[in-house]
Amino acid sequence: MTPLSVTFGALSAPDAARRLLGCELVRTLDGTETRVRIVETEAYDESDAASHSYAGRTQRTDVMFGPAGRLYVYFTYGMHYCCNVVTGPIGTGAAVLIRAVEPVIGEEALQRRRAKSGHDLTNGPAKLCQALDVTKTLNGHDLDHSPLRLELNEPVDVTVMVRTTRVGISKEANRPWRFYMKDNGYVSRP
DNA sequence: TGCCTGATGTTCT
DNA sequence: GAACATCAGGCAC
Repeated sequence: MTPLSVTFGALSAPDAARRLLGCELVRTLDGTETRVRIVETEAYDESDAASHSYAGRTQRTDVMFGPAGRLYVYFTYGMHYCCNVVTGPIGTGAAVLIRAVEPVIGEEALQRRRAKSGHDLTNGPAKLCQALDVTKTLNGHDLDHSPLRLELNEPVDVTVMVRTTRVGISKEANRPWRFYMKDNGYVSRP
């Protein structure tokens, strides 16, 4: 198996965002394995005023500039976590925000954590972090290993993929760096 | 169904 | 001190 650091180290943020669609995250919760499929992503890099890395390397964004294939978790709005997959060569501040996932295995375990069901379970970046118990303790975690692993699937065909501008940001909002799976009920804003 | 707002901590200016 | 890659609940229509 090629390490994620090698695979994603060679990809720009938009390329990585496309590559991540259809891939699966494997999370062990209370001894139970849960598995979700990534259905919506957004790319950010240091040339991008909307990116945390735009202002340069800080204590907060240090992980973004580190090896690819790591998890960058940040806290926002006083109550939410969001998670990103670091991409690009070491020293470049690029990452892909995971905005939505769909449950594959262990949906009940996710529901217990969220007290929600159906598409509302994981159709938003903070929602999926809550469902998968992703917090700051996983910041910088290597996604090749437990307790949170990223498994690559075959790249998704462009015919089932939609490319749009990003949502929830004020700067560079016209950059078409958001990707999601067509006709998928778990996408946050189809 | 859709708009508005409160909750609430971290980061950077 | 303001901005923030958000969410959920309440209210008007």
